[in-house]
Amino acid sequence: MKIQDIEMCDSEFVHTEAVGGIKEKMPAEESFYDLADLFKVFGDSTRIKILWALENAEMCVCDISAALAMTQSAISHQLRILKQANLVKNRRDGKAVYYSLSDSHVKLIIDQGLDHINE
Amino acid sequence: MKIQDIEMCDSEFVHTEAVGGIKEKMPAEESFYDLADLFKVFGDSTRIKILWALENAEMCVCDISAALAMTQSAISHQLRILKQANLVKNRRDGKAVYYSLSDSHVKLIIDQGLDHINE
DNA sequence: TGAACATTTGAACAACTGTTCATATATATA
DNA sequence: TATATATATGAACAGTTGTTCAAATGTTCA
Repeated sequence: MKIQDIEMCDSEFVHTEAVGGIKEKMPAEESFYDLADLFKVFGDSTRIKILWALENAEMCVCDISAALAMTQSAISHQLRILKQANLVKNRRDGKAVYYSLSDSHVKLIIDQGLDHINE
Repeated sequence: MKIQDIEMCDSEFVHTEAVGGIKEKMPAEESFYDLADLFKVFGDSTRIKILWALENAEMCVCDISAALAMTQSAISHQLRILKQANLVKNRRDGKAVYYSLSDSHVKLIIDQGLDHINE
């Protein structure tokens, strides 16, 4: 859709000035997509559960699926998404692959979310 | 699916103990859903753009749609979702309805997300 | 090497989500 | 009241997402 097609409201000068200022300062389209994509990863209860479990201890796929009572395939698919988003890292030890949180942002973001909910 | 149906891995004692401990400490299922639902709201670029715009100034629906070059209907639908999640509040002034961020958590969560991306 | 175990992967399907279009509601003003 | 403007809402449609099932990959150990 073209910008010209957007219907404009007849707002006072103050509004149109504010709108213009925002348009200039607006970050690249890509930044918004990247940020939304990050939060999308947090937006699934299975993934939240996995992240919560990994806050306590490093675990292998099999342990996580036992702890959350879900199939190992479902967990593996979700771990892949978490890994792609750089929220978890992993290491292989023999047959098992151990996952852990990749940095402290993960816990901070979740805690901020909890703060907002418990208000 | 029943917990009994989950295939168990023959991990060492350490693992099963960790799994058991986590199961006991695990918050109510509902908490995970609530948290995921909150992040789901942040997981859309249109809504992120709206929140970003409102960080600068209170704006009416018409201004936001002009600033983001999107139809007023699409913006209104998204504002409804943001309102339900308590991320924005609004006030009516004549014909216009002005929206603003409802509390400081919004900015904090977004900033943590940006921190994670710019790493 | 072959058997057993842990994890990953791909295809398929149902469920969910965001935008559009048409229409309804609400407010101000002539 | 009638008209114009601002916002909200419902239905519909395409696109996306999470789980399941089946099969492949990788690792250990006899």
